[in-house]
Amino acid sequence: MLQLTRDGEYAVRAIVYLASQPEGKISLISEISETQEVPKSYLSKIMQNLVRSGLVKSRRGAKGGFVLARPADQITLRQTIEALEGPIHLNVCLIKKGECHRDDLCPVHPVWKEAQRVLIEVLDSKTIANLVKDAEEIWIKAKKLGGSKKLKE
Amino acid sequence: MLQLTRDGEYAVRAIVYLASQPEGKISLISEISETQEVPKSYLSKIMQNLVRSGLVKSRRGAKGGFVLARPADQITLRQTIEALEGPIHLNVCLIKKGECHRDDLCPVHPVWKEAQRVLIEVLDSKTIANLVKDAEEIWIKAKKLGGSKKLKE
DNA sequence: AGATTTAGGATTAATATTATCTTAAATATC
DNA sequence: GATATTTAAGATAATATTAATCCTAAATCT
Repeated sequence: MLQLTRDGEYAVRAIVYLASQPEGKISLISEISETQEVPKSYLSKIMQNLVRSGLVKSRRGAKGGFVLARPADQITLRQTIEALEGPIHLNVCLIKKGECHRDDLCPVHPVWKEAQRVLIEVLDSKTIANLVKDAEEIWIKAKKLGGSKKLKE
Repeated sequence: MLQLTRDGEYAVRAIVYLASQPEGKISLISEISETQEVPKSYLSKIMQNLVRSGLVKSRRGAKGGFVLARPADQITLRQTIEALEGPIHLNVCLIKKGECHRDDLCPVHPVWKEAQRVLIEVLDSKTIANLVKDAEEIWIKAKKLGGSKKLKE
């Protein structure tokens, strides 16, 4: 459907949350689930995938939980999404050479290739650190607006 | 899955085929189906959608069939895809204002907006006339290459 | 009237999405 | 070592989407 799945969306929420925590702090499923509005048992699966993909480290048992496996400025939005959804292929013909035998003579193939390129470019250009910083700026802005709103009443 | 459905793919094949036919020529389902490698009964549904969307005109009965509803340079790749798949929304939060209540404070929302913008830009920039012209050039190129190949043997 | 061709609706099989639940394994603490 | 805590892994399930197929109706030409 040319649309991100909940898997991808939830993964991004979770990883942005982890990145916004104090250095070294371990986060619990329950904590991420509640703040990010993701069903707990579902999130459990998402986190497993993020761990397997090497973006997140986990520790079992008491005092266990999740932390980023590397600095947030070394994780991109694309990596996070692909950790859950697998490589992005906007059309079947882009999965691999020969997947669509019409490739050679198909005038649409190069267009999909270009569309995918620019899409991925955007997702590659945003690190999780960028997003955390953006979120902070949005908060500051919202606080100011909230203040002026109250003055109006 | 962030991937074009067969509906969209088949619609593009069908409409590029119609555009590549001589002015005024009426094409049959069976004809499009065979040349474009789309199941006949499935294609029938695709064509219905293209007609309803106003991109294609149909005539029933003997000597009936399909023709483009307007010149191929006034139909874009995006229009063709959206005729089948509906409006492109790369993420649920882009469907409409308020669809995701986290919008205001979500740092990822603007990134998806941008990603969608550049993707749509590519799909908007290609008309079906462009694609037909590209196809012709690919054919010419292929013929030349075929010739040099034969010389090599 | 008969042949042809699209329109529309019902149906279906396979796959993907979006979860939930249960048991196992690891770890810290007492 | 026992116990509490927490993630890992796998099974299961409801719903939606995808990717078709089939049948009957309606329109149109000869």
